[in-house]
Amino acid sequence: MNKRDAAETKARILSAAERLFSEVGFDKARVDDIAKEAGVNKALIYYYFESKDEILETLFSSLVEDAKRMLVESVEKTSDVLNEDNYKALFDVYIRFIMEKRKILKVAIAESVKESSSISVVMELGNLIINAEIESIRKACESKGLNYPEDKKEILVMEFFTGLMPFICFALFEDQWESYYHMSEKELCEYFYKAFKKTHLAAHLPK
Amino acid sequence: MNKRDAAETKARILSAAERLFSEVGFDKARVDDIAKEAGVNKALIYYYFESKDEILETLFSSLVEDAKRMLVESVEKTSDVLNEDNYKALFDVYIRFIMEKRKILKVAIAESVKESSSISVVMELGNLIINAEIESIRKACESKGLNYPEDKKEILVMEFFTGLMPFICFALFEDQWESYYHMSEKELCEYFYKAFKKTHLAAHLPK
Amino acid sequence: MNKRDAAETKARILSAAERLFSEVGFDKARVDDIAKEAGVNKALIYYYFESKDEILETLFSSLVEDAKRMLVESVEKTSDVLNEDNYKALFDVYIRFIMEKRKILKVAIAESVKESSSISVVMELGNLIINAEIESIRKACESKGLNYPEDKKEILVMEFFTGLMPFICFALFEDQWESYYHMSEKELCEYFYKAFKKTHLAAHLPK
Amino acid sequence: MNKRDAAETKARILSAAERLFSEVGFDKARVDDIAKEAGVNKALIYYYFESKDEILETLFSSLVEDAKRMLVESVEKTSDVLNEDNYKALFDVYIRFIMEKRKILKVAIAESVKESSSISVVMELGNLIINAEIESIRKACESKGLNYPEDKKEILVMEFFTGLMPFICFALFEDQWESYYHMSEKELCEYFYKAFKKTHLAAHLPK
DNA sequence: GATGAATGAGAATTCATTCAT
DNA sequence: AATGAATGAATTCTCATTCAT
Repeated sequence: MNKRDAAETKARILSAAERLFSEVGFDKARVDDIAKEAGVNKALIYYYFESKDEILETLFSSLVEDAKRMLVESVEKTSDVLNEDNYKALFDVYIRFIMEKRKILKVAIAESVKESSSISVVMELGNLIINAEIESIRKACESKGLNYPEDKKEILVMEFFTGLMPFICFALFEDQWESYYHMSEKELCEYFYKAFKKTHLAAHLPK
Repeated sequence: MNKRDAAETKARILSAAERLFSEVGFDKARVDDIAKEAGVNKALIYYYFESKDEILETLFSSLVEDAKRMLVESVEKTSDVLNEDNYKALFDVYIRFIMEKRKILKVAIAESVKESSSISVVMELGNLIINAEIESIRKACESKGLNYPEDKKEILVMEFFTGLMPFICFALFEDQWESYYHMSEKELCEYFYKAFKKTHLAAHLPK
Repeated sequence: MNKRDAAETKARILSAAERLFSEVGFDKARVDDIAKEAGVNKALIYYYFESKDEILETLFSSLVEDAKRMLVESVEKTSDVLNEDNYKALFDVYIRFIMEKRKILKVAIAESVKESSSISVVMELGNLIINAEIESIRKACESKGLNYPEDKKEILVMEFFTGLMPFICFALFEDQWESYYHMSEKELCEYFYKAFKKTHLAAHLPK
Repeated sequence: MNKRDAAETKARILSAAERLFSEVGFDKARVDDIAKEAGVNKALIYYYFESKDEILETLFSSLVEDAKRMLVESVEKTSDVLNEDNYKALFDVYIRFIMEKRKILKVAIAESVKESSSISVVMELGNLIINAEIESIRKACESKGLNYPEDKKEILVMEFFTGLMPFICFALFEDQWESYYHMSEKELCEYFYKAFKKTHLAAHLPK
């Protein structure tokens, strides 16, 4: 087999692992089942990865890398985030990213919440995103001649807990909401945008 | 030993379990370690509980019961939530509750996020809290002669994702924030209130 | 079950392990088989021992402890080792000890020979025995007015390689000798005593 | 690649295997590591050898062949072994051989000691060597008009346990002695010769 | 000859749970 | 109520060996 196949096999393993981890949790997911789902021999998993932990680390690394890429791209595209149309476009980019990554995000949250995990992925990822966000807003303010808010910590807290977290929680619970409140993804997403605009976005926009 | 001791033993087991579950996660927590932490014989745990799962269920039930009690009490005490001073008092009650329950909340989130968990505690708890909240606001609106918003679903979504979730995430990540951004709990909490007021609360208050 | 049974169970495990280790070697011996041989559940082995390694360490410790006990007793009993009758008695004690311990000695040799084993049991045991032996001889010399040999290192080397090692090798290969050269244990043992007397003992006895 | 390289590759594999077997024992040595140490692909090992066992058998065969060659040569060179100078020369030949082969000898001992090994290499090798030795002595006796000892078994036992075994044990434990008793190889070797002369050799020499 | 990928059959260790007292 | 001992079913990881190229 050539490198092409090897990479594909590795990807299949990662994808199966991601699915299982998000379904039953990292600890309950069995390597045996990952192998079955990926259609490979169990030992082959250990040929590509040191341990079950390393699979998770690889998935987390990809998540962070993809987030970085997404942020760079979205910063390039967006000019003035404080304009509502632009913000909606950005919102869509974020929602798409977060929904695409929902599986691994669930695992990331579940693992990050454990007190034993030193530097959690969620903190790393969060830091990345809120700083990019803050930067965008700062630029938008400057270009408009508005003076950008003062206290760095205040804005960090606001971005993280009332900006990022609702997003992430949307990805986390969207499917349960669908069945619990009988709403479609589209409907939910629209309501979520409304809510987000009224709360977080409103706090940013000049009154 | 008498019933007093029995109840206390059971409580010790629950408390040890809660601690361990939140530290390493439900699946990684070993019954052996719970016994050690609680200072009881492992078999005794099975005298009081059917299984490890039942311990978790008991903890989750307590959480829900305590939330109900807290909600009833806070509803009784608070008259007009749309007044900022009153809201601050309510905010404090919520923060206190959520911080007191942070350990089991971490476990609840981690478990609820798994796609295999049918009706997650978080949805149950969330439903409870946002409905109480909505009720409070409705009453406040009525007493002020303001007409209460229209769409039930819209308000549910807003309360859940931009009201409750930031709170819960605060409980989840407060400790990691402390060490990551070098802030004290008090400082963080103050910033969080500011952010919450500017976003979620602002959306409720009449302009 | 009471402590009596627990100790007996542990002993059964150790005995089964000793048998298997000596038969197929430590590495090839399976914990499954130890359990089967001992008539206990495999998990019970891990209730009493941390790991397969710990079983071996326990066996080695017992070997060393038993050797110490044997040496103390034999020193007490024997007065003048340089008298042939006394020496024969001592020889018998040694032979009996070494034959009784042949199983674990085989394992000890096999493990000690590995370059990865830091301080091998064989060196530890050897040091113990040759020092006891040297002490006996020194005392016998003194009581006879003979002056005891000079160079400590010289005597250490002689005791270890031409005294102890033939003994240990006797325990190691006695059974293979029986079938290879068609000799009974008794016959072999007699020849061995003759050989030992002519070589090692002769070197000690005054000409 | 040509035959020269093939032979060299095979030799590299054998040498790496010998090193690893002696370091961690045959069972713990992994084919993967042999490949790494030899700088070849793992599958290539199976091109040259049927199995891991066959590698060991090849090493053991070489040991026996080399022993035979060494014995033939030393018999040719040595005339009268009962003369001390000649004996010292022979001793040096043996010591050199045994030290050169120490790695594989360690493996041989470890494997031979297992009760499951039918005809152990050590017995085979031992038989070879002690018979050559006995033959030398017999010739020396005859040439001197001394009558050679009667009982074949007696002399076999003596040669094996008090002649060969100390030698082999010297190869086995020399390095551990160096570090345990802080002696150099040269020093140890000299003491060993003294001890050997006083015990085994003395038994052969006419009084 | 040589290699990266793949596999089957283990093997040690774990762990929730139960039993006997 | 309480405990030490015991168990069955996993579960992660290993490793000699083979395959396809």
